[in-house]
Amino acid sequence: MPELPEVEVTRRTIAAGLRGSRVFGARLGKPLRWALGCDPAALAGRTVGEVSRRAKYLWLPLGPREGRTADDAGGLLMHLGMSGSLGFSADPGPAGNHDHFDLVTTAGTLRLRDPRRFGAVIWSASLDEAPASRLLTGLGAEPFDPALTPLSFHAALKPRRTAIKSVLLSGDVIVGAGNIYACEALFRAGIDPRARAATLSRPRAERLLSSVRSTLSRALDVGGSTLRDFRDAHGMGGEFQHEAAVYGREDQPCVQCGAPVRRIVQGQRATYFCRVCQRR
DNA sequence: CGGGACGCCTGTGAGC
DNA sequence: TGCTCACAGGCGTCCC
Repeated sequence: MPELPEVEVTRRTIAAGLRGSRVFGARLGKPLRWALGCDPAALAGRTVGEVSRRAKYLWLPLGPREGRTADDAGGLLMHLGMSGSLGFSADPGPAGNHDHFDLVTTAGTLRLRDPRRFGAVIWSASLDEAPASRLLTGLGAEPFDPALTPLSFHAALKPRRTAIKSVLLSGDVIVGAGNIYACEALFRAGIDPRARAATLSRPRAERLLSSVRSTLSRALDVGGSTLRDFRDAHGMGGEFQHEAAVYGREDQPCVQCGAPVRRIVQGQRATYFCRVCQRR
């Protein structure tokens, strides 16, 4: 569900409000993917710092409690899973059936709504320590990291024998593209999702990197994709789903050549592509 | 070690 | 109308 654009849109819509606010307390709903890992009462009295994002994880730094030293600080690592969204408002109203975490602060309540409960909220002393570090190590490059160059991207694909679509989804070369954006980026690059990653020429790898970036960046501009659940923290949906060239368009004409869009399954996930416009 | 399948959980839409 | 089934934006874990 929420892929990088949706998570980043969420981050942007909560960061300013939360920055410098003080936590009153937290409320837990049904269990999420993992336990919080601390007593929710231990969150009270902390000051929220600058919300950041790594891949599809959000990090809410929380300062030490009153009268404690710096080593009392920590933060919440949050993931939206497949169906999660965060809301932030002064008066969120009573928690609904799918509202599984509230962080009540002086600036308003941050509420995680997640019907499928694949999402997570985890306390960690820092990003560099477990449990956060365990989840973040091994992640690929941030798509907009300037250190990720066409050359390094091409080099990272070289040892991968598997299909390029699976490599994009795995997130260990480049993070952020989930099923929608991986399909869309491959379409924009004119690359067959079944092509072995290792077989991509340097120019094609360069084209793909550029397509991943332009696809994610366009999605960010229009607020992400809302297929069903996604909302930003102000309750606004995204618009990118209306611009999808292939995703969810099985049997409909390709926007470029008119051939029917194909749907196949790769690694248990649906892949949409145009057989004519996308080549191995 | 890379790669693929599984399972977590709930809601929705299609088909009967 | 009501049931059953397939499927859904992610990802850690397990097994080969």
